[in-house]
Amino acid sequence: MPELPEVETVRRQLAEEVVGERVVAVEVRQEKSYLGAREIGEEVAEVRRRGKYLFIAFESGAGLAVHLKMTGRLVISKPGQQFDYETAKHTRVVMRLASGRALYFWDTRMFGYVHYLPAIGEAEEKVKNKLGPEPWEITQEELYRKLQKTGRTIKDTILDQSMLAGVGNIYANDGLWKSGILPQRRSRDLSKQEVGKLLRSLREVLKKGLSTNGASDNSYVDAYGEKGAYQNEFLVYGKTKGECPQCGRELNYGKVGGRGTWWCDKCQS
DNA sequence: ACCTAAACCTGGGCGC
DNA sequence: TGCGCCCAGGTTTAGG
Repeated sequence: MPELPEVETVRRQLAEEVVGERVVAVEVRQEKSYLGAREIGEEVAEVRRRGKYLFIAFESGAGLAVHLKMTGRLVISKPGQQFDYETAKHTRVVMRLASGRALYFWDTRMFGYVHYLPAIGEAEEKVKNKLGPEPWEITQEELYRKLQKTGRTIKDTILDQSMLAGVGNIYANDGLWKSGILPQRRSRDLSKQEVGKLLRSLREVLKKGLSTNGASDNSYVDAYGEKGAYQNEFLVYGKTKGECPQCGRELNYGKVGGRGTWWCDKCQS
């Protein structure tokens, strides 16, 4: 799923491709996926990201807020593209560009969206206010203090975007394994040292995700329609009946906070 | 206030 | 082959 590394990969590529481009028309094929003005005609100034949210800012101050949720893709047309987004069943929104190219929003499950907002800066500020810091914007001490205040499991807590922005199920599972902490542990029971280990581990797995252009185990592809490679680097995520990368024992699977969770009983405590 | 669970959706995988 | 069922999980919302 698109988590911080996946959304950041898309952001970087889009910034490369569409800054300075003009969006001349928006074609909405699925009403649910789009909100706001259709006649845009504005130039892209910047592509920004906060947590898993993407913001395409225009010179005028207006902009597009995009969330990919589970199965969303934002793909720029390219000659010889293997998959034809122009005619694809799940292409929900087409943004026509002055250069003749198109930016496609494709989403099988329709959880994701593109919203046109007259004041993108304000909308972005609102999102920022409800989200917590990204893992590199918080210190071990600050995170420790926040964790002390909750009785929820540590996995629940790091998935909570108002606590920490950008971590989803893949990087939560792998980060917890890397830190040697059981997902079911209560947040407030973690020592300061464990919190430090967890924070470093989360940063490491997110960085690995970023350097491999994200995880394409399911629907995700980058802005060029290409798969990432983090699915080849999974530590424990998705490895039902798989082995612990460290001790080789069979991994455990269960639900924590209603989500699929994998861990090693020996290497995590 | 704090926490849990359902809802939003579709496609893929499974058992029969 | 195909039908019905369950599952995937980011975020919001409703309810305990």
